[in-house]
Amino acid sequence: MLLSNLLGERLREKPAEAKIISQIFLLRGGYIKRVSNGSYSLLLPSVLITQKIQRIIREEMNKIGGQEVLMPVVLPRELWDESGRYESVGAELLRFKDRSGRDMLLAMTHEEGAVHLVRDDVASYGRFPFMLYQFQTKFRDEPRCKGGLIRVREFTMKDAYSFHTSQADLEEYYQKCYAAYNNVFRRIGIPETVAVASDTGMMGGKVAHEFMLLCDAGEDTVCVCEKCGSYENIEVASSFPIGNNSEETEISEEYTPSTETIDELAAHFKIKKSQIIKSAVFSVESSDTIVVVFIRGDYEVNETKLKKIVKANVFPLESGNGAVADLTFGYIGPVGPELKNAVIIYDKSIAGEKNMIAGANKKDFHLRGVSVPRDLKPVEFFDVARVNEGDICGKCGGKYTLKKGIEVGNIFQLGVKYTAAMGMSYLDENGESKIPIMGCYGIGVGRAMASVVEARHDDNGPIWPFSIAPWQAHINLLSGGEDMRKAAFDLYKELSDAGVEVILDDRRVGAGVQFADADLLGVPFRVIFGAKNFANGNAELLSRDKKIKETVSVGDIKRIVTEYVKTAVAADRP
RNA sequence: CGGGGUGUAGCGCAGUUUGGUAGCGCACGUGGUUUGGGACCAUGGGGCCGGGAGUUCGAAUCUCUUCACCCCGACCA
Repeated sequence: MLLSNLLGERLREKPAEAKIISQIFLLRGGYIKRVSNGSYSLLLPSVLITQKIQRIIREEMNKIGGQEVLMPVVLPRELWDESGRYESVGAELLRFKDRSGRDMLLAMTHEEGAVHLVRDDVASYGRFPFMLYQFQTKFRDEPRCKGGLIRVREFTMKDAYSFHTSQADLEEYYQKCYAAYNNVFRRIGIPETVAVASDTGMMGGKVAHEFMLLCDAGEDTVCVCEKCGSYENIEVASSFPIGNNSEETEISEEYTPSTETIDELAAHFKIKKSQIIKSAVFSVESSDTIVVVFIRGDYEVNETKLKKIVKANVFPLESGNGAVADLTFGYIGPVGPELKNAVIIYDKSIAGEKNMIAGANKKDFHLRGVSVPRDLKPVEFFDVARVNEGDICGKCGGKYTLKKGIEVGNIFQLGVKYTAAMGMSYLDENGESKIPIMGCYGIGVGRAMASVVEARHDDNGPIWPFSIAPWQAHINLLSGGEDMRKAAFDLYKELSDAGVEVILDDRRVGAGVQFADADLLGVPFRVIFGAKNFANGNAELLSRDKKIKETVSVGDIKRIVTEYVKTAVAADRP
């Protein structure tokens, strides 16, 4: 490739819309161009990088017995009616009509498609297990896209679906896929990616892991326990709150005007937030019921956990937000007049607490000295609290730290949710009809590329790992005589003929421009033809990470670069 | 969907308060001087100032409306 022909301008300044490292460098380096909110065109460097990422994923999927297929992006409503997801999935599923008025959708995932593809053919247990996968465009009408390729509406995803005759077989395969994913992330240059126990969300099923690259640009929060080495998405993590160990005291009512927030209340009584029992009120989707959660003042409600307990979608309610009778917002408490029409949930953070402050269910009044064991009727405690930094790990007693992470992949044990709903079955050894058990496994290709930038860059641009770099060698041809220009073009041709992927900066521009652009393109090996070195028969060899910097004879360059490349290629092949 | 902010050349921005014919830097064309970390001189091209409606002799500027984007929340495999 000649740089003078490469489409996509490299920018000196960061575009105003760019906020995070990968977005800034991908835009500045001419990798991507925004078309509309959450959709980007990819230019050649991105295409080359994602092709290499796909090649690595393909190799790892094939190694665990996957077979590649390709399903349509546009699916008919009927297929998603079979699973029930046409109704259950929200506005992120883009629905539309074709010319004859038939309901269609843009598939955001392909469980239905996968079951449809195989359900008529695989009628015998002897055909199991198997896995199919594809690289395909996904469209999700996200309410809020951000971060360049980190969160987009249209993207390429590797999605895989496995089918099994037993839970044990699924679990064994799940482990294989888990290992394959670790291989993928190691090979594309983000070996620090960790598997995080996660919620299953709209996918259904029980066991799931997200593969997270821990970095500040991430949108997910991960609870990390250094002691037992566990990683959990904060959506599912549980901790043991540290109790206040207060002495039991008399209960008394106190006039507390203008203390509707926890901060105001803590200031009024000159106490810590953990000595307060606060309430959080939620409405329940398609129901008149409201849910009141009593939780310690230093905790927030984890809505994912709450949804599982009430088995429905919940939305936070605030005063003035809908007329809720019998509730004195800001002064709701667990003791005293009973709350009507409400489901009460007690979080385990208040279990055993004594001498607590709580609302008196009366405007401008709070109770002092509330003792949970003494003053509350025997109640069941649930776990609906969001873990706080420094909490005690629910498994080993270590301390949690909270980190941000980018979800680059995920794996789910789906069970029979789709196969049962869509009527897939096979005959087992005894001739009995059985329902196959499924797993599914996804990797966002563009997000993976952006994640590598987050993890591998310096102030000047991405430092692509050799395995996915758009080119293997970058030749800088600085200003000089025509003989030097010829030597650079000769090297370009010789390296290309030797199978090295090489880009030559043939533009007659200043050295600074060439170097800045080379850094933005992030190619691992660079050969610099400059007049002074060339006068002595030399050129400079420089690696993008600056670890290699040597002056070599022009006659030796081809051999040296080819050796470096050969070594790097060998290192990439496991 | 709520709260806040911004829309002026491919990119980054000034001009808006106080209405008077569209500016700067980078990028781009041409000529010349430079040449190892985003050079310099000269000269040139490129804008219905997000869209629509209004006020006015006159609107980038004032009013109304609409759209897009950014941030914070809500939502999210």
